[in-house]
Amino acid sequence: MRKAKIPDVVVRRLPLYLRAVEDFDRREHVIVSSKELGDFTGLTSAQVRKDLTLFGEFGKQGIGYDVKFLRTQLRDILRLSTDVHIGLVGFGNLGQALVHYHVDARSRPRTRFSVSPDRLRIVAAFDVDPDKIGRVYAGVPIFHIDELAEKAQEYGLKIMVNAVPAEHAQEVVDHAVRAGIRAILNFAPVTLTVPDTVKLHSADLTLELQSLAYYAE
Amino acid sequence: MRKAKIPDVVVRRLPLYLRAVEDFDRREHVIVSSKELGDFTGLTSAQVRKDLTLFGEFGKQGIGYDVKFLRTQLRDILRLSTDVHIGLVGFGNLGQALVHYHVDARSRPRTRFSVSPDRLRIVAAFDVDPDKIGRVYAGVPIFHIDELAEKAQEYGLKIMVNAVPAEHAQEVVDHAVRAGIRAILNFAPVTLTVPDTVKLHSADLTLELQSLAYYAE
DNA sequence: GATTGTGAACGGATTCACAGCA
DNA sequence: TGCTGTGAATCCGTTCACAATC
Repeated sequence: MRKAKIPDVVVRRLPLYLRAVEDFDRREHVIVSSKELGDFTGLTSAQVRKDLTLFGEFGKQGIGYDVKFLRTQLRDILRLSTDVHIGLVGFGNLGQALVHYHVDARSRPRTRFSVSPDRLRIVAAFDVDPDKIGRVYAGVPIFHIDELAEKAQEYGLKIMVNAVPAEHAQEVVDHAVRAGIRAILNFAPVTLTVPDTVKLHSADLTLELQSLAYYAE
Repeated sequence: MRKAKIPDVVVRRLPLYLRAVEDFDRREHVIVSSKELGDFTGLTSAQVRKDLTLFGEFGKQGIGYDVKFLRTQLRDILRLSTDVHIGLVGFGNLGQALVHYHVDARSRPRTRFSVSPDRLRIVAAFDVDPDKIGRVYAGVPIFHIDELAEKAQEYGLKIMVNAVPAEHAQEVVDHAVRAGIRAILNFAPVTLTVPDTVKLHSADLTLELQSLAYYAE
């Protein structure tokens, strides 16, 4: 009933709403309007309302949205109220930085800006370097890539972060798909192919910088 | 005459076309069709043609596109045929990994997958940690953030990569904007505000993972 | 009076389909 | 014949504007 027809663009905005609503909660607002959510996220109030009503009627006319209620709803919709285990493939510079970044965001005291502690967690990493395999880094154990399928099962990995060099990116993704991974965040600068049962997002630094170059000068 | 009316979505696809055409060049194809470019990039051939004709009539009817010519055109359009200097603010884990990644991509021998050597270069970094300031890392000198305006001028910085913690992200962006930066790639997990003369792209890992969680399970 | 929820209008991007050309 | 360039048609996401409701 749920995800069938929710447009992708909307799903990508949900975390923004969650972040906004958590900020209002932190500042002890009890009610928040679509206008306020829009201002915080840089969207229009109509957009906010349209998006939210795709999942239910969360607001009260004339009043606004109950902050705590909306927060719970958004967390549930995004599945952030149950544990979601993430695997990281490629424990080079970028991979390590990502673990750091992720751990930091989770452990930092809650300030106005901190990411709220959610149930998304990098719980296992994979590499081919024998010096790394068997070690535990910031609480994350490192396994050989060949163990991906087995460990994906064992750790219940649902999301894979792909931080291997471009030339191995597609094969890693293929492994991940066979291992039953449902969503992949890819950092390698290549166009990848996945079956359409798997969701792929790419964070391609090279592409970003090159397109920004267009606007330079 | 140029950038005035090119839609943003198109600009974001140009680096994809460039990557494709460089791959065909590497494999010594002389001519490439919109169909082939589409297959490589995951887009339709009509899309490829529509996009390219926004910048001129680069193809030959009945034949296709001349690979070397198209490559040159794309590089020129993206301004990658002249030097574009990038500054990095925030030399923590992520910042360092980004420099590494970037240097690697530039120095690696040209394989089928390597990023072609372009003129985009991180030439200066900024931080507030006295232990880092004054050092040079992978050829990139590190300055105090207070020197941003001065060094931006001196190094001709056009693009800024923002890798500082969320709570300082907006102030860094404000500095960068005052220093005449034209485009910003932001990694901090916050909604930022810039004047519309400045282009802002955000690569927000938290948002990416949270939206992927929706598809997990 | 304020703000939501939503059908209708709009606008922009994608795809279609074909005329034009090598 | 094969493939580009492009107007027309379509699709899809955003914004408008207002009736419903607290």
